Amino acid sequence: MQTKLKKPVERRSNAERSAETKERILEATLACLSEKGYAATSTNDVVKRAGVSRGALVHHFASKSELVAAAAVYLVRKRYAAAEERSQRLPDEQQSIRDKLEVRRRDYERWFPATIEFMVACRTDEALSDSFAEAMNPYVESMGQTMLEDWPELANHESPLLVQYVTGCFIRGLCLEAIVNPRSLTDEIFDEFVKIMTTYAEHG
Amino acid sequence: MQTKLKKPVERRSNAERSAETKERILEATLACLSEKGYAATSTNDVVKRAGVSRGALVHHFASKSELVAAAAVYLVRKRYAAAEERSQRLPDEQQSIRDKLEVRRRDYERWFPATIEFMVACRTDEALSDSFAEAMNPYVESMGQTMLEDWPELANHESPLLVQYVTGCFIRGLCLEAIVNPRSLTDEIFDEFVKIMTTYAEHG
DNA sequence: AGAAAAACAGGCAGATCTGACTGTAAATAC
DNA sequence: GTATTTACAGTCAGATCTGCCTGTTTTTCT
Repeated sequence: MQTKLKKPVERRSNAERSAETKERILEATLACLSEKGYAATSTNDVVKRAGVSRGALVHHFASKSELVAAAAVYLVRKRYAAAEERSQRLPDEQQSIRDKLEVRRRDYERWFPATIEFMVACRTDEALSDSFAEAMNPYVESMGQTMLEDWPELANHESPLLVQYVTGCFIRGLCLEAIVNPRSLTDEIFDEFVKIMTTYAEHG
Repeated sequence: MQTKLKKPVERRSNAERSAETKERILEATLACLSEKGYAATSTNDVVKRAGVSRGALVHHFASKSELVAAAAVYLVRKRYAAAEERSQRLPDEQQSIRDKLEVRRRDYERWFPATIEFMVACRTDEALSDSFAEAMNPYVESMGQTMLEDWPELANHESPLLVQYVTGCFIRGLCLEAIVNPRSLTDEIFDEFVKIMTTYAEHG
């Protein structure tokens, strides 16, 4: 029979099937948000992009806001996993401050398109804001622990965490600058920030 | 006759009428963007809030994108006008670096809600991006001129403009941080940045 | 193997939202 | 003072978009 030839090929457990379609949907959501932005992304766009049916989406995510919240959590976890893997791969003992800042900048730039959509959506959507903050929590907390390993020059600083926050804020703002004015002097601005932080490390 | 008693009260020229409704529409647009965000703002919301009819809106702004672009330009001009007025009111010769940074921070925070919506919309809307950049041009250019008056300590710095850009990026990023995590240490982060910049002014 | 449950497909209805269109009053031109 | 233009009012149709609902297939339970 034909069925006996076909079925064994695509046989998967429910958990596998579910996980895969869920991931496809979430990836498609992130892609749409990156490309078209929150305002222009509909659930139809997502199902088309994911190559699943409307029923599949509604089966896994009851509402659009639930989908977006899940995508936000998915993005945070994905980014966190990538950061952990990277930090295990290359121990950055001998990196200069510039090198470390560049790593951080590239990390931000990579995830920025989708992240900024979530951030701005959070401003006017409390439920999403809660989900996003909750997903970020472990990331933020672990930052305090792993930070001193990455930045030994901050060891005797009174509040190393604040220095990291300043850096994060600057890089986020730099990404925004690049969006608004695509041919602005982002590299030069970054270099200036490196100088500022290097000076602070020496004299602060 | 009744007409002779009524008409003189509300008699205005076409230019006045047009300008007022236009401004009401644009103000309503900014208010909606601030409160509900770009994604959740419809033209119906705007006409309700402005207290005008659908016809009035479509008469002045042919399409929604035209309305949004006009609102972006309107916001930039308004902010620029406010900044100019303020700088004339209080000459800040004797202000510390901290004072100056605080003024800048308050300025950003005041306009941030609507501005961030425009910025993020620009990322995926080239036409809006062009309008926004064009409106910003005079603001950006004049910044280079008035900056040295405001920051005499940068006089012998090799590129004072970059320092201003770094500051702008940081403050933008700080505003974003406040959005995502409402009870984050924004004040402490700001203080740390003040320390960093003060150190740089002394040793850079 | 048969029953139950889960995963998925696809269409439908109600609710917008946008752009356009027709009609009216006020102001300007002549 | 009449004609024309401008400013505005309000409705309508077409096009989504979302949430729900009914089948169908696949897996899991027993």
